[in-house]
Amino acid sequence: MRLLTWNINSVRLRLPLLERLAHEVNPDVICLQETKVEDHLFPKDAIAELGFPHQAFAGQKSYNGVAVLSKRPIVTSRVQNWCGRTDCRHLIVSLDGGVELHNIYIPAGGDLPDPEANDKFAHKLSFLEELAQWYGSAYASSDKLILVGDFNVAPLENDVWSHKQMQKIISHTPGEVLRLTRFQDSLGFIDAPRHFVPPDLKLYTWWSYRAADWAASDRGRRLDHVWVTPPLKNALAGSLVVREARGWPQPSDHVPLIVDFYSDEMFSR
DNA sequence: ATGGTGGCTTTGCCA
Repeated sequence: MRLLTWNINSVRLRLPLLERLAHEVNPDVICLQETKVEDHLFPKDAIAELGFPHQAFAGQKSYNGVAVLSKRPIVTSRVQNWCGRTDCRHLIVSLDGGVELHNIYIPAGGDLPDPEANDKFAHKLSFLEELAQWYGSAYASSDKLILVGDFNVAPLENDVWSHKQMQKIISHTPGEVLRLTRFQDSLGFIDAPRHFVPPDLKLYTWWSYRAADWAASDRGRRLDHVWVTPPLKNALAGSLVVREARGWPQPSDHVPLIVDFYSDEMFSR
């Protein structure tokens, strides 16, 4: 079972890239963030024609928005809200075999890493705290959960191009990393890509649009994640960052992140 | 130290 997560930064603008991705890497389930489209305008027919007839989506005009596109049936779906807002950042679907898939778009947090002066950063920190609290109380480590999405935090030293220079840059500040780690520890989630790529190697899923030459400077960050609970550890088969997608025409600033699962391990009850 | 780009629809907001 090939699972793919991608902050697509407008699903309507990048439908041709979604088609290319579907053909070139053949995922079974695609989780998108920043779809930036209200539900009545979601391109569901075009996406069904790409081979993903089973869909769940929750979007709003211009900002945010999450979607799950699947070749296999989606049993149930629901939206979760955080921080007293209804901003389309968290979609939960259940698949076969009691597996729940959570697609999350954590707030980016603005530029100034001071929650007193920057409401967007305060929102991000609260969001992370609410997630940690909720997962720890609403679920157990023995549940089969997969969490994916744009978490907007690069937790490890080699998840950024310069650990030293990124200390005061939102996405890699100690406060965010601490809260993300608490969230990860809430159910003992396993960081699936790092299960395959050791922590001394650089691993990125995002490169800024503002670089003159993103590939040459290679100042990336690992903002996109796939986590699984312990019962799914033995189902992990591999992981891949589709780096070349950053060089496609009219790219997203994020690239797709793939995790492959052994289906028999994943869906057995 | 600064400003750089992109998407959506504002002439600014968000990333």
